[in-house]
Amino acid sequence: MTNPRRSTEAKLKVACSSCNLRQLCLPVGLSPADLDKLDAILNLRQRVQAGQHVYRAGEPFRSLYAIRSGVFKLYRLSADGKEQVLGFHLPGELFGLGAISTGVYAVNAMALEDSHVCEVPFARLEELAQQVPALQRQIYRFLSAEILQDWNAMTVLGSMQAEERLAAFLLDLSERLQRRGFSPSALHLSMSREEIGNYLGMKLETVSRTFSKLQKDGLITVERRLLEIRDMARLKKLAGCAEAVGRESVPA
Amino acid sequence: MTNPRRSTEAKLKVACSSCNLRQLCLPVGLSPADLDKLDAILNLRQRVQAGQHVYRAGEPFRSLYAIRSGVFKLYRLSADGKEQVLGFHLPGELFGLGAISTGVYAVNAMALEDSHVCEVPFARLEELAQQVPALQRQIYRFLSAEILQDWNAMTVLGSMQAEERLAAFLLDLSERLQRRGFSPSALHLSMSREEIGNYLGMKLETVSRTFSKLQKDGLITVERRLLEIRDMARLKKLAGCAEAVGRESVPA
DNA sequence: CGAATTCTTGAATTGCCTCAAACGCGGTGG
DNA sequence: CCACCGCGTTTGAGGCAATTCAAGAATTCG
Repeated sequence: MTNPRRSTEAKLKVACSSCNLRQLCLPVGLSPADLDKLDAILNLRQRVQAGQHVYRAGEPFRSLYAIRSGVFKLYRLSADGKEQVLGFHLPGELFGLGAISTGVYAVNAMALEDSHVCEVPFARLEELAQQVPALQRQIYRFLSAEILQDWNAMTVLGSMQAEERLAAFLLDLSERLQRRGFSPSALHLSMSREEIGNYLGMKLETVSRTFSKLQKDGLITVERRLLEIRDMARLKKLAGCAEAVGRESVPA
Repeated sequence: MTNPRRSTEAKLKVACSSCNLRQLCLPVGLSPADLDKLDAILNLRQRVQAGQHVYRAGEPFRSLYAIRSGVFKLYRLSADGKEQVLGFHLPGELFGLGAISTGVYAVNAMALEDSHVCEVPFARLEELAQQVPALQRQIYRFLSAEILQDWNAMTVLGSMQAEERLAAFLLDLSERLQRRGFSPSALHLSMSREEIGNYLGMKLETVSRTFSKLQKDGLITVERRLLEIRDMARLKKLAGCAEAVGRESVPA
């Protein structure tokens, strides 16, 4: 086995080994040697400006993308041009996974803020994973985690009311931000009311009204894109988490 | 609600190579030699009676399951005991994929009819896939396809009305049945109105009413669990497929 | 046969949507 | 500097699709 250091090549290389997201991202569980191999196949730290697309539905699938910084929206357009938001992605998350089965991107991936991504050419990742079981497992994990995330979204869409949906959305964001080292209670919403509503199956007016109601009830404060969670326990209870408030008895 | 009956576990060896689902299932693209290796790790053709569970949420993840025959429902129970149906699975499909990331089954898997499954111990599948790239790719494909399927479900839940939802549901079933060699227009619904409604985010009464309306409009005929699609084109148009009826102009 | 389950249909209610107006903020140009 | 606009957001009023409540029909099964 070779033990190469990171190649100081042309590109603005910032190796996985020095990335502060390595505990969340693909590198989890890889040895330093394997990490270097992974570094060798990535196109690191590409810049994407707010509003720009990393790929569009219909383009041939080549790469996965790992988010270094920023926020992305995945969405598609229906036959009659209506948008459907399928998810938001935060730093440390990998997107593009849906395209593996067909070889074509099924959705559009747009940056909601100025962002940085690491491009992961899938063919080379596949090869490498064949040699590095820990990486293989990591890929499975990401794919499977995406399924779980989508199941949660389906549950939200399928069985919750407006207020509950928004609470669940905020809590999901909060948790994911916290795992990335951000505050769990002070959120900056990179997406518009319309995008939130679209994702949650409600109209932007309803999102706005519901934010106002949650604020009036003291669960949150919102001002434009700045949102603070003031009562995590009650918010969790609203979203259907049984263990939330604590002193309340839990239904069977 | 659950209806577990006596458990029978008959292990009949029916190799993948002679399975009529091998063109849909894990074996796709494997050489005869690799197929034998796959056969060697599977627990083939286990019987599951209607109402029985293959696994339940919370149990440790060990195996994926490939459906030989029958229909399965994946669902989970919320904190307050409400059911959320996350999908239905047909012969040739693989389920259990959502459990890979956490090592614990996240949902319950119940047979809706007397069924047969092939159990695929995941640890051994993983090992084998490490040696057989075609199998590896096949696993990716299944995982990724599940994501696409869930995105479709999210679109249905997030942006369609009752009639459109039901149309999309029927078309999805129809397509999947057709690829399995069944009639695309004569469907046997293995699931109750309540289960359909739960999956589609509507009440059973609404499902029933909407079936009646589709029948009145000549798109389908329904009689209990027997459903026939009479006007595929109009059904597709209802579900938002642009190219459906043909003579209609498509909105910009 | 009676009991349980599933499905259908009706009538009243409601949560969210639609339509509409106004607000606040950032940017632009006079 | 301020008037002006565009955009995202907030808020109100009325309407409607789907739900809730309720009753009855059809089918299965012991």
